[in-house]
Amino acid sequence: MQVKKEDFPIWFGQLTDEHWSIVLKNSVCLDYNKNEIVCKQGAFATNVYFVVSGMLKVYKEYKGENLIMSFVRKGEVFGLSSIYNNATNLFSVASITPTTVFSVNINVIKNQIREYPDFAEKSIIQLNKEYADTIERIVSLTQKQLNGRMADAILHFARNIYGSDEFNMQITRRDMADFCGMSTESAIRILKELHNDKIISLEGKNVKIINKQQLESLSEFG
Amino acid sequence: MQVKKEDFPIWFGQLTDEHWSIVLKNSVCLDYNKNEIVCKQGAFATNVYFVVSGMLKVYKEYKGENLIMSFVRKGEVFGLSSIYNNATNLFSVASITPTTVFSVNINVIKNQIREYPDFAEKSIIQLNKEYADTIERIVSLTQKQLNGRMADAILHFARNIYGSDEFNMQITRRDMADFCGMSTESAIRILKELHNDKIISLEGKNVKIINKQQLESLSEFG
DNA sequence: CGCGAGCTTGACGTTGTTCAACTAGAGTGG
DNA sequence: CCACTCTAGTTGAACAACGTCAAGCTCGCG
Repeated sequence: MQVKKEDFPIWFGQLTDEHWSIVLKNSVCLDYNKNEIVCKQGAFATNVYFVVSGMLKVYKEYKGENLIMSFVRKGEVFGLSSIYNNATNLFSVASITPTTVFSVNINVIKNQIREYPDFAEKSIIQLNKEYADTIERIVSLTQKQLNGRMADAILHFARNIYGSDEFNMQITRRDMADFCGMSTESAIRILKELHNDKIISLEGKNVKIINKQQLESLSEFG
Repeated sequence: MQVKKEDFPIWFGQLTDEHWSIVLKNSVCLDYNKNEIVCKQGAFATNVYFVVSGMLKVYKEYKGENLIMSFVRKGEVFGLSSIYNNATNLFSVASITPTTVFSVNINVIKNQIREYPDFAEKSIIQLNKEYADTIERIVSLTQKQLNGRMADAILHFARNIYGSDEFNMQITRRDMADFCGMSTESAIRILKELHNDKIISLEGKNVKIINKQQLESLSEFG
């Protein structure tokens, strides 16, 4: 599979053909099956990943428990947050669906930052966005109870991931629980409760938001 | 009070006198008493703050509860994470002790990023450091129980803030609780327990780590 | 047809919050 | 100089939220 610089216009759109060919020389395009590990928390950070298709989960491992920090999809980047400092991966990353990843050597990225002020600025914008999301998640995870956290998760899926109030959430209950920072059983119970209260409708992994207002108020006051 | 560029060599050391005078023209030096608000979560981000002396707390407000994200001290920066995007403050910041702050207009910082690749790189390094700390805190706050969280907090104070196993923690029990994401009562109880178990000694705000190994194991397995 | 992974449910125990009461010290005004 | 008030710190008891455990179910796949 051949990646073009127009696939990631924000990052590579401005590059001269010469610079782009340097990027290509220092990158690979990889196909992952479902449930394969892309990179492992604690290992030396060697690459920045651009998702060409599919979906990844970014998660923190701690004592056999996983806390999913975010999902990364087509057109999105992952790995900028580990390129400096001691350069070990803060997270593990694994595929949720079959996924194609454009994997660029970290030193190429560092050079881009030094050579293109625009690239540096975009990197900072990206990092700030990730940071802001992370902070919202801290608030959700530490200040809200189960209802509120699950409401946050569902709204996040609808707004930021699928862009629709009706979606197939693809991930398992277990992953959903790991994303909400709760036990699998709790996730199942809350989801069922939301279904029974006719706030969402739930069939297997198919979710439809029925009463958005109430869901938002759960997110707000839960 | 006159700030010199050598006070923050990492950030301004390389600037020409001309550029430095531009920075000075777009900045002010402010003295805060104890318990004064430096900036408020949600307001438009207008400045980046360099701490000249004293100590600030950076915290997230949510429904009357505060979650303290970090403490900022002499020589440290705060505010880079809010300079782009919609540019509203992710956090509130308040002084814990009397504090002097060198407050630089955000647009000056943005120009620096575009004009000095070094400054851009330093900014990314700083952001990544903050990000890594934040991730460690997420793990602590969501995966550990009270003992472990308090142990993390005490170790953080000893290692990163005071650089000594014996210190006066300056902050109130309430702030300590807000830093550990627990109720004030719980913080008090855990601290007392640690004291009774001779893991730390505690007199008022004076803390001395007695059994560091046990404290670390609490942090690890709590 | 049998197996295993994911899903579901109920019962139970633990953890940590909430509430209420009390103490000590610091600052204030008469 | 004393009463008053306000904040910080402390303690115990009751309660709620959530995780854990154990059991059983379902569905897809070999």
